[in-house]
Amino acid sequence: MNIVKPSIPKGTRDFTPTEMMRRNYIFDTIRSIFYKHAYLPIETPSMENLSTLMGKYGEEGDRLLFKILNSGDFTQGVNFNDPEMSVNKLATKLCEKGLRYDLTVPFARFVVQHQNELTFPFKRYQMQPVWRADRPQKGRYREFYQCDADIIGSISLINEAELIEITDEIFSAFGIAVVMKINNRKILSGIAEVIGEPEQVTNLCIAMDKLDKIGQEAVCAEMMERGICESAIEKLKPIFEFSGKSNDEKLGLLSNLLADSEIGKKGIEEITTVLDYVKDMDLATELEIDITLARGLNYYTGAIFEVKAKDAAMGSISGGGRYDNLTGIFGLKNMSGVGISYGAERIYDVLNELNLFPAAILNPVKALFINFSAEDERYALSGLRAVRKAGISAEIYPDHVKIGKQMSYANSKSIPFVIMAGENERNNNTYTLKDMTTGEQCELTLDNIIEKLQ
RNA sequence: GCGGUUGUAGCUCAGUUGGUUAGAGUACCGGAUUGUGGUUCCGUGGGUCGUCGGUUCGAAUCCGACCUGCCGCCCCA
Repeated sequence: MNIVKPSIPKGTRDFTPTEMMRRNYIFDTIRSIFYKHAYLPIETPSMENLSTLMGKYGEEGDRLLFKILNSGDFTQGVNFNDPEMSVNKLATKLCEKGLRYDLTVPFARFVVQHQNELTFPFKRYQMQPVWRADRPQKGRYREFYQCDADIIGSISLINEAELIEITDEIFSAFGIAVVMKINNRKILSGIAEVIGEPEQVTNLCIAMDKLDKIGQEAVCAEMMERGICESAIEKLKPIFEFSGKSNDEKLGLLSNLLADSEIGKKGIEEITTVLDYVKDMDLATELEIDITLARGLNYYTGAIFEVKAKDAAMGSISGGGRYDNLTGIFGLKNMSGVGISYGAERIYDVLNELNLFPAAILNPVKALFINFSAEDERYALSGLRAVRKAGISAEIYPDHVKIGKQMSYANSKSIPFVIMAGENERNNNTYTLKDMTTGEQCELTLDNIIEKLQ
């Protein structure tokens, strides 16, 4: 028989019990905060029709979609010799389904499809895996979980403020110091307008986004390459000097720059209002206006968010924004929404790097009953039932093996207590409780043991 | 999708200009200790040297392709 070398696809991972306990801690923490803010859960299928997903994430996004080969004779009616047949065209003929790329687009599809069953404004959270055919790197996987909260059917900026508050609560709960960057697409549109290149918003954003990384000169060079004229770039000068300035100073400079742009002024007004709501919240999170923040997802129309950990080298651990027309593609107009997505794996990596996982989540099992022999086993089992009935997580070693081996099992699983009962204890109607940390042990009644373990 | 880099025991890594039977630490298993783990001592087992092909009398070592991890670009949580 051929032995198959065990392996998993590129960019995917297995999770051990220790890792899952930690992941569940992340999910539980986020879920409880979502609940508190009245977001209710939904789930959608792993796969969507490709027509739902294509064209929503820009050119780059389409390339990163995992496509699923049709079942049955998927070659039927496909002319492979057609010289007009491009890879993309072929893909749409062979695949009608794809794995979801994020949770926002499936959510928009869900909202339109179930519009008559939902009460608006509709608040939902969703914690499910997404898939991207990206090249894996550190903090970058092909399968990863997103934890999304969205509110749709309301244009109020209270919602933006609420998402900022939720973000603050989540990262405070984790003990991660973060900076939350905020921007507004309308400001970016305004900038494009006043420099006389209203059609160039996308190229402007792509170039601006790199200011941090490659510097002003390289950004200007890239803008010219992308067809933005020199006099237009000259007008951008003031915003290259934003770094280090306060949010109020930045808004002041923007007001001057965008004085002649209606949409630009609207963007400033929105961001000002959001910051005003947030003032009363007493946040630990640093909020920073960053007009280089564009984000590739081309459905954003208003606020844009991004969160980075201050003390860890990691890409953004959270991102989101407002989308006015996402449901329009599926036939439902005037349904503005705003949402934010927390990346579970990146939060995991940051917590791990900074050693911020609580020690208590390592192992919920409090005690191991030692299995001496067939006769003692029944006595141990009755003790085990009582302990479990009291709500304490415990187990018995299932086989009659040497005590040393059973002890070492408890040790390697970090089980804090071992409970032993042989002939002596059985006769006295007691159990011997051993504290694995101190090594101390004493003979006690079951009630006393339960009391100690609680 | 483009460029660079990496791979030897479950894990962390040695391995000389290409030369006999590929080593160590750790973990595992067994014993010292048949009612006591974590510390100590002794011993056993464990390898298609990432995969396939090429060069050579001879390849873990040199060459090629592919796979995987990582880094940069692109993009993003």
